[in-house]
Amino acid sequence: MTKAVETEWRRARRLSARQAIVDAAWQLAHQEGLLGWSLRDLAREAGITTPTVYAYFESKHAIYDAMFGQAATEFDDYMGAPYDVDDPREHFAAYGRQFLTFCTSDPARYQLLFQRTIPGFEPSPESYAPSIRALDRLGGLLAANGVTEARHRDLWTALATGLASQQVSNDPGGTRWSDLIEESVDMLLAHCLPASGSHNARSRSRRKSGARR
Amino acid sequence: MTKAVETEWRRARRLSARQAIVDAAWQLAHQEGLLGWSLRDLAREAGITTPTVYAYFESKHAIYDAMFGQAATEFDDYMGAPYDVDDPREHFAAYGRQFLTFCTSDPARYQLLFQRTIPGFEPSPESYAPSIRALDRLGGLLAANGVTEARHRDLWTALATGLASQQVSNDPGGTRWSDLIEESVDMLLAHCLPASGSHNARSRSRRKSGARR
DNA sequence: GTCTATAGCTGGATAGAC
DNA sequence: GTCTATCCAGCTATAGAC
Repeated sequence: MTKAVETEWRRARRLSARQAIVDAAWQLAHQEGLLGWSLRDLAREAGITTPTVYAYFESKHAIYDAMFGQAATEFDDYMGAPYDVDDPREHFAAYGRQFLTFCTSDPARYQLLFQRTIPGFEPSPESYAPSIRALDRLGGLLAANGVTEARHRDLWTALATGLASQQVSNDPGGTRWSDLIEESVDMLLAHCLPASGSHNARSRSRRKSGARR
Repeated sequence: MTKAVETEWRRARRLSARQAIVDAAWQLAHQEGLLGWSLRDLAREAGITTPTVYAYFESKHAIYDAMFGQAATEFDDYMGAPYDVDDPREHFAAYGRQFLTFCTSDPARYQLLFQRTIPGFEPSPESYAPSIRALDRLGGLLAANGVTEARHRDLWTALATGLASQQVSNDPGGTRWSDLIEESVDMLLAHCLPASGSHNARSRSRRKSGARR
């Protein structure tokens, strides 16, 4: 059995070496921008040499793909974490806040996941899979709020990504747009559920007490 | 006076030569992406050589800056064109449709103007100026609709750019998100003007008759 | 102003010793 | 698997003849 154990150990070593390279790539993406680093920079950052990078990844795009997969998994985990609320509307509002926090906390990751800006790069199906799971969960959340039409889901994704994009592009580090998420949730639900009286009073009062810039 | 005339003529020639280079750059940006071309490609496309490019632009960033300035001017002109409507709300809806049309009709231009994705490039103040004018006009348009709070303007920019961004990124060439602009205008105005009954009936009926995908 | 020619460098990627 | 050494194509940008 010694052989099998050693194989497993090597596999773990290999994965952690891959991970160290991906970590260094993120480090550079944060410092220099998603496109602002080369494989030489990456090797230096990781404390290895360029050929060693190629022992773990077959191309630079493969590194971007690993970064995408990690980011998509983080997104799925982050948005799927328990929210500790009962009311579907509160659940949805918390989801919106989480989304903005996720996007604005790492602009490079946002750019990789949601804008398609790297020339010639498309994520592999495996790397993309967690994003699909996350989108499915959004559908369930909207349904729990009585929002079932596909175009209303599209309206929500536009609004949420728009807030994130404006925040990241035009007020980096601030909260000018991300503070509008509560109000956006109110607005969207009021629009999608025209005749639901019970929630409005509460949501409207909360909106007015929300932080502003 | 011959000399002055010739000077003017040369100036015009020089400007048109610059313009020819910028046109070629747009051509490549449409074909290969905003970042997918080199100065060699550009020279070939323009029917000249690389050093000649440098007779008109001091760097590649200077070309991007000229492209940005042209795009911003186009944006200002396009959004400022007369709309031929009296009602402020119709005016606003037409503005929204124009915005989506402008953004989706040229994704490369959208990327240059509204996403900041070229490493190290910032538009010069002169190139950026028309964008500011266009944003000021938006303020007037919103005010004519009774929307005066700054955060409501921010909400609108997030919604409009979000629709455009989703459309360009996730359904290029389609209308899945841009078709939602009418509904977005309704939603926003209903939210910002809680107690205005007169317009709602009309806008709601128009929304329902709008095209869907 | 436009060219030929090329500098000077950096990019991704590889050969081959160890 | 990791290194040294290097390939070669590509890049932006420039020198200098015409």
